[in-house]
Amino acid sequence: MAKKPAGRPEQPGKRINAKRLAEDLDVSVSTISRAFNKDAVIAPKTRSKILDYANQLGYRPNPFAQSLITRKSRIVSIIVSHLENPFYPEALRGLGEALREAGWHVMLFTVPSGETPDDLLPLAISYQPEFVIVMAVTISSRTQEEAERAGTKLIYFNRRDPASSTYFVVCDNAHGGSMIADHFIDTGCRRLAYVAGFQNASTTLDRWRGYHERCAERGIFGVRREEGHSFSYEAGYHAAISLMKRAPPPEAIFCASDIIALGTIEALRAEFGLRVPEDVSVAGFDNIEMAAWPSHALTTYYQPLDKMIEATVKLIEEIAIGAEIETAASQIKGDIIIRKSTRPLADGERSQTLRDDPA
Amino acid sequence: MAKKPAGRPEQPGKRINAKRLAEDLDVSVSTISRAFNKDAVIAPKTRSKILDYANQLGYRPNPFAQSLITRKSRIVSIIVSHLENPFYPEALRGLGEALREAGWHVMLFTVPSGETPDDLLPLAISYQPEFVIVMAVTISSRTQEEAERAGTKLIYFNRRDPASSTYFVVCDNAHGGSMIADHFIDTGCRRLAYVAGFQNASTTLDRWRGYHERCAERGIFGVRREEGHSFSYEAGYHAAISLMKRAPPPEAIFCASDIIALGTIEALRAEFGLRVPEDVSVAGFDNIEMAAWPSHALTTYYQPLDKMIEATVKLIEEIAIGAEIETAASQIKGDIIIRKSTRPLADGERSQTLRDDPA
DNA sequence: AAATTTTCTGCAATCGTTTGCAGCAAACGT
DNA sequence: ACGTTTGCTGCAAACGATTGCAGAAAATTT
Repeated sequence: MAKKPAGRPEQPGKRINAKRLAEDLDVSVSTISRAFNKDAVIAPKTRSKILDYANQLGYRPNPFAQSLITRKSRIVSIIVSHLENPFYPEALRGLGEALREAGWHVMLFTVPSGETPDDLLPLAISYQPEFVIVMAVTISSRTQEEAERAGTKLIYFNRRDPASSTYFVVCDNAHGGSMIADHFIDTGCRRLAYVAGFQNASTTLDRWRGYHERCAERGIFGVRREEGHSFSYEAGYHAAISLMKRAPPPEAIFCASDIIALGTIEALRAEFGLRVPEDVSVAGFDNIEMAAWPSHALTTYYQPLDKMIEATVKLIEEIAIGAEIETAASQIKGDIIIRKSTRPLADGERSQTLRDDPA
Repeated sequence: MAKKPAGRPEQPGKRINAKRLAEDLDVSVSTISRAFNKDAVIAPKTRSKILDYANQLGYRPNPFAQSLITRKSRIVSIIVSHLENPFYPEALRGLGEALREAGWHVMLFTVPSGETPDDLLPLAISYQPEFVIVMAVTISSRTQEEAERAGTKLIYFNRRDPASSTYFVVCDNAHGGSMIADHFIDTGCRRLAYVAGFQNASTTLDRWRGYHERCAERGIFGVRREEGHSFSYEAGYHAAISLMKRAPPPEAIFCASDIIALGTIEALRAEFGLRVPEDVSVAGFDNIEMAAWPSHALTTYYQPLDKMIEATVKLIEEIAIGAEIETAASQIKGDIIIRKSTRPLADGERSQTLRDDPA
């Protein structure tokens, strides 16, 4: 019994690590490691022997040791600031699942109201994630450099920073704005308005740009713009009030997000006794789940969350394996979803949208 | 220049770690380490010299090396399954911030619909978190043991598992149910109903128990219970339909969550042309932000999220420093919030609640 | 059967920290 | 002046993996 041929029984006292497996199985630690590394050279039956035994013991390679030696953490941090906007939980869920399936661990950093992602980034990179996904307002260039220096790649989700060359994934917000404009105009609305979200958010800006440029193209000028200051129900509520107080009141309101639109609709009803869409058309943006509820039936522009997430994960994977990325930008088209918060197309009216894009 | 007295200039080429600092500053690596360790013995001016230089270089101790050697990760994993219920984003945000302030990193695991937290736990513990907070359905005892074995502590948030002795933090769901019952009865409702969430969720069960036991105490029997099968708008919508189809229809409906209540209200309006609260009283549970919106004005029971979070973090900290925990349970009372989705108290009616609890 | 190639495994260095122990210098007591 | 205490610091051994290199064993060719 000097040579232990098949592996000795489990010794409960000892800590359970690669060394332990190695001793029990009479192989070297290197071999244990190789058994877990997909493309390492190792005899198939040695591998399965090890994997079986590891399974039996409940062994898993220690991720800290792995990260330490390989300098790869397989962690991506997500910084998210506005969880009160249902779009973000939805995005977070999708991203979380997709990343997990791709073998990444996600660390979460929620930005308290009043703070900026800048304050959080140092913390977010302190655990050495390979990527940081920012779902929030943009980040100062100083902080961006800091991430750079730490070897962490920054990716904006649903935000872009025209001033920098960081990666970003967004939907085609300008296209969305123009689709809404078309829909309003097609259904006979002429006095149009916009309720913005955060003043400097790229989403606010791009949606506005697409919207009022399209209006201009079709001969509608003087589109009013009301600052909402945030993407929230309250913002929409208050914006609607100041919008309706000044004559002439708009016939149609495009809100920079669904949640703003819901607030807007409520203000119209509660404060002015107006009906939607009979008196005013209201459209949102995002197509959050709530928009489909019969009580709201909100016309909106669908953000292709699935595709955006897919693009994000693909981007991450490519950067991770060191592929050359052709373009830092990923901009995905969504589509308008017409429900009951906007006037229907009257007989005789033709959809401009269809004329533009025959298919 | 053989002796370098004050520290040499920064050498850009070398990797930046404790060894690098040590060489530049002519101290040992141990001393670097001690400078960062709050209660290590080290000369104050040595420490500040090191800290200053570290700051200048942007050095931070490598968390993987730290975790490896100390066997403490300062990570807590959160498993959350139903982000579509707004209660969870709110909870997630609060927990995230509180934990971060307490110096913890949080890893997020979202459960895809159709899977159970059981499937996720192995992954969740693979990064060796010190704690796993489960905000989801309960977990099989087999999986619980697995966590145990990995040295990870399990904490249920908003769930409890009567069958096990794991830590948990919940609000006093039974109390909530009884408060709603009182309110319904006080306002003259007699034919009462309940819309459940997940069949086996402790929240579903406890709220129901408090509700119908209180009814029984006050002489109301035959409270109907409709299964919602999930905590969602759709669940509420469908439950309301089958509830109203069978005579006699209830005068008041207590829904196991706010989001269910919103679906219920919508079904009453859209499918039966009923007004709330004139025809039917509806109450929810949670007090999510949406409940306060004027369009809903939902009567509900306030879950004391802040206190629950506080309790959770306190629990974690105590366990982490190895304190003896007297009790695994933390059950916190909330309060009823009466808005406009339930009948007002008519003249001459007295609140039973007030009679019970004079103050 | 010898030479060559192929396949697999082990050695040992490495990643960046923490920490018990020993030791040195300065400060103290007598 | 000499022993003793005190205050800091350095040495070196961990923690648990990965990986280039060398070499043994097995398979193949000559």
